[in-house]
Formats: sequence, structure tokens, C-alpha cells
Amino acid sequence: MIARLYPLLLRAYGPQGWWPLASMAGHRGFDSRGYHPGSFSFPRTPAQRFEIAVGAVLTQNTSWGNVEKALAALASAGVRTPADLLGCTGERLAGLVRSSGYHNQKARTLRVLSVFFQAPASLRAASPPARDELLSLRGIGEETADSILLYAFGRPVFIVDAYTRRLLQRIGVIGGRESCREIQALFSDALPRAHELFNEYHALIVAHAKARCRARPVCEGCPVPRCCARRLPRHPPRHPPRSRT
DNA sequence: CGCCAGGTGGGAT
DNA sequence: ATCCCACATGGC
Repeated sequence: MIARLYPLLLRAYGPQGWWPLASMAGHRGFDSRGYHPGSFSFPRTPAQRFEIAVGAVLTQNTSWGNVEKALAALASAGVRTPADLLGCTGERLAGLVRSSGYHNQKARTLRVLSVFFQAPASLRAASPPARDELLSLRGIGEETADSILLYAFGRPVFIVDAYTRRLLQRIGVIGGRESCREIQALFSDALPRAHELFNEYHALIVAHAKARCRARPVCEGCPVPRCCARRLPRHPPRHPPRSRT
């Protein structure tokens, strides 16, 4: 199922291209928001790796639109490098990323991340950190660590996020109790371990989750065969609108 | 107004 | 090991 799903989604939504790099918006191969559909081999400079990691923290349980505002605030304040971030007071940093939500927590996590990316600088720039190393950082959990490994360092680890769980549960591949590592094993066992594939596949899952497989699903015209239809409640619960007098 | 968004850490069980 | 909850803003 996991192997069959990918071409289905690719045909339905087309190449996505991740991670968006706002700093590359408009450059050759990148669109106006920094996506680079169909290509995963662009050069990742140390600055780009760091930008990806910052975005991965800011998007924790947060829509990308809110993250873009925070990234724009950082950029227009001239705060880009780990040293720049560490030069801010926690309060100022929290203010800059306020739009991404949880800004106090995230400001602290960004400082921890900056220390990590700063030293030892030359090593950190090019060689992938160990997963456990990232997980030891306060504020970096499994999804954020794996996002950094995949999108910043090109490691073939599959991202397991809320969208992935929701989709797999609806099509009956998982029950819902499985750990992140168990779900990753499903992908790793079913697919060639190529970071380009893992990248695009996860991007497609996000596209599908946003377009159709939402919390309140839009099943009409869904590109995924009806195997999940009988698992969905006919009318997902919703409160009737209340008058606002 | 209520729901949702590319989670995480810490405390209780 | 697992469950539960606080953490926060913005879009629709």
C-alpha cells in the first residue's frame, strides 16, 4: 500500500519540492515562496541548513503561513546566523517569532539550536548530526530532528507527522498507537532509501492532507482509492454555529 | 465563534 | 512505556 500510494499522490498533486527556502525565493529553480519543485539536489550551504532547521522549529504544530511571517520578521531584523540569534535577548527573539505561536518556547529552542549549529562550526556545516544528538536538545523532538536530518542534511529518514498518521490511519495501514520509529520502518521497508523520494513523498502527504485528507475530510474526488471510506464517520462532529449577540 | 495548524516536555499513571 | 496537558498565534 505504501509503495502504491506514492505514484497516486504524485499524479494527483504533481512534484512539490521541499523544504521551502525563503532566502532563495525567485532564484533559478525556486518559486516565489522558495519552493524548488522537482529538484532536491540544490546546494545546501551552512546558512541554508540553518534556515531549514529554524523553519522546522517554528512550524511545530503551526501552519506554514504563520511561520513565513516569523521568518520575514527575522530577516528584516537582520537576524540570520546562529550568532545573530544568540545576540538577541530572549525577549526580543520571542517578539520576532511571535506570529509562529508558542513564541517563548520557540525562542528558547532557537537559542539552543543556534549553539548547536555554531560549534564546532566547520564540522556542523557539512556532516549530518546524529539523531540522538538532535533529540537531546530541549525543544527538538522526533519530527523536528528528522526534518532537519532529511531536509537540511539529505539523510533518508521518513518524516512522521500528524498528517502522516492521519492518512495512514484512515487508509487502515496503522491503528494509531504505533510509535514514530515503527511507522518509519513501514516506509523504509517498502521504499528505496533515497532522500529525494522521502522528501517528495512526505511533501505529497502534506499536500494531500491539506487539500483533502483534512481533520474534516473532503472525500469527493479523492485520488486515493476508497479503502478508507468505511472508516470515516459519515458526519464528523461539529458544533452548530452559535449566535453572536 | 470554534476548529485547525508540518509538536514538545514534563508530570502523573 | 504511555497518557495528559500547557504552551500561543493567525486563518478561515
